[in-house]
Amino acid sequence: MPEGHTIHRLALDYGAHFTGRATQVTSPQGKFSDAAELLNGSELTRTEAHGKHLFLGFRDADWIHIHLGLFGKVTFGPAPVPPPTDTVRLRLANDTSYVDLRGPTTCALITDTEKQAIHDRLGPDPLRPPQDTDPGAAYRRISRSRTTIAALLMDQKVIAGVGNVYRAEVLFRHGIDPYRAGKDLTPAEWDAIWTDLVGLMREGVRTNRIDTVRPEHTPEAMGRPPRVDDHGGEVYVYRRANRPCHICGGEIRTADLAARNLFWCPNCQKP
DNA sequence: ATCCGATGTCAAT
DNA sequence: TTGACCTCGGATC
Repeated sequence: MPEGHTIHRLALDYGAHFTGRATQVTSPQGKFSDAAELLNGSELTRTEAHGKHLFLGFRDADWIHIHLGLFGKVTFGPAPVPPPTDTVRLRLANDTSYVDLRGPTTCALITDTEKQAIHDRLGPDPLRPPQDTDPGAAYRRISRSRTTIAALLMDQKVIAGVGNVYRAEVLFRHGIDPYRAGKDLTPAEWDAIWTDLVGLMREGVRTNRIDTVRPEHTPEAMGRPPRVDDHGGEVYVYRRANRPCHICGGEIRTADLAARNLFWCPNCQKP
């Protein structure tokens, strides 16, 4: 689930269900019990996301810092709360709703200062307000780097919130070879990529899934068999290895890059 | 019943 | 570059 759009959506959903009221905070699994006891009964005052990091603000200056990692999951539900299972790291509950967090890489109580340190080490996030966000800072790093653009897009210090799906899809949409060095990306190309990510990821927050296929390229529009993608979104290349490209019909390729699966169409994304 | 992979990241090598 | 961590659903036996 978790690329930046998921986390921004969670910030909105946690906020909508729990801000402004006393919240019951527990850690059925036990790994967050001490902090949960400190916060239990206090008010969730605000929620925020930066890249893949989620911040739940309690009272004036207490924050729960959550990072889902690869496996973390969040489940919302209506009251009454069901008995928790033993993997629930954090449960919030009030009279009307509950929400469970399982399997996160991080769930920790932090201060304002610690939170600021996290913002400081993250790059610009296409989903944060423009006044907080400088895509030029990302381009400065990219244009000085011999690292591949595929790796740079996954580097959260360069740009925050892009994961394996948006990386593959945005490079496809711009016809860019994932192995191209960052320094060979033109300002116009970066501009187009950034603008596209803003649009795609906002749509992702709205729909809570990743869709990247333009209407004119859907299988129906192209007269091809309907898609069989199994990850809840309509995409060009992600997890479509050895299947036909929606545009040219050639085979989508896959390769290992920095321990992740990369997907691209060698014909549409030429060096 | 068991295995494997996954939209992530870090530390150790 | 590899291993560790966190969880669970789908594929495979």
